Amino acid sequence: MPSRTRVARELAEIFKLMAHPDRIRLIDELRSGEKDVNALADFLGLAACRASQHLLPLRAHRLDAERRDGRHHHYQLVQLRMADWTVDGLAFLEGRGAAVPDQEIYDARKLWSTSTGADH
Amino acid sequence: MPSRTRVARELAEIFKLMAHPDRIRLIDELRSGEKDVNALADFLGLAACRASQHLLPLRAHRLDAERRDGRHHHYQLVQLRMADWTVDGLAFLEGRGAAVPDQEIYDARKLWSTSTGADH
DNA sequence: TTGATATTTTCGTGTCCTTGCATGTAAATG
DNA sequence: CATTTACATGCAAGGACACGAAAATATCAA
Repeated sequence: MPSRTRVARELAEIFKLMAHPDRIRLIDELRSGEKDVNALADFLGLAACRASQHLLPLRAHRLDAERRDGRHHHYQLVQLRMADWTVDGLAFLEGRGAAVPDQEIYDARKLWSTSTGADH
Repeated sequence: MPSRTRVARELAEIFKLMAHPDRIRLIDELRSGEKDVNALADFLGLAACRASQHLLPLRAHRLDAERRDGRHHHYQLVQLRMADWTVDGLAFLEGRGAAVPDQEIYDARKLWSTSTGADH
């Protein structure tokens, strides 16, 4: 009896980590390889400390790994599958009435479905 | 530029809907076909009003559909893909250090990977 | 050592989510 | 028409999370 409940609870925590637009983009950006906090913050348009705060819960769940090189902290996705969920999510958005124009989903798909993000 | 941001924001909302253990089990239970609120509440071990409260946000996002039959409200998953995410999530849990014993994940997989839930 | 850069941590505040309870509504029953 | 059944909705308390700013830590450079 607990298996279903416990697993569901654990799964809910993972989904919660994906339930933030900045973290979604961050995870997706890490698809193309490791980046340091500054680069990520820059990409997200946030202060470095906010990027660090987003990375913390991911690290706590061992979803990304840190590599320190001098005063730079490089992060890398441990669970690539996680990034795939964003792509899968795009198909999901299309299957709905769509609160977002299909054009934008199409654009995002181009950016996300390949391993190397293009535009910035 | 907004495509990435807007889509990410929309996606975050979808993930947020999945980020609750009761809703995960609820969505997964609906995989086997439509159910009324009482049956769902019974399955979840919750009061009927709580089940209804969980169904509300899902309905708001057009992820499930209501069919009223007299005084019974039957719900049905519109987005089957959503339920698949729970199964995909199981593989995800296995790929981690695992806060949940593999045995429980294995048990849950048996229950979730087929369209018709077995044990209760 | 002093200073600048890179990153993390702490803290206060506001907001949203969950939960439990109580009330409201609609349909069926007698 | 009154009552019961089946759900939905509204409200208040508590907790979790996001955010911005400030302070702390660590590394490199002069």
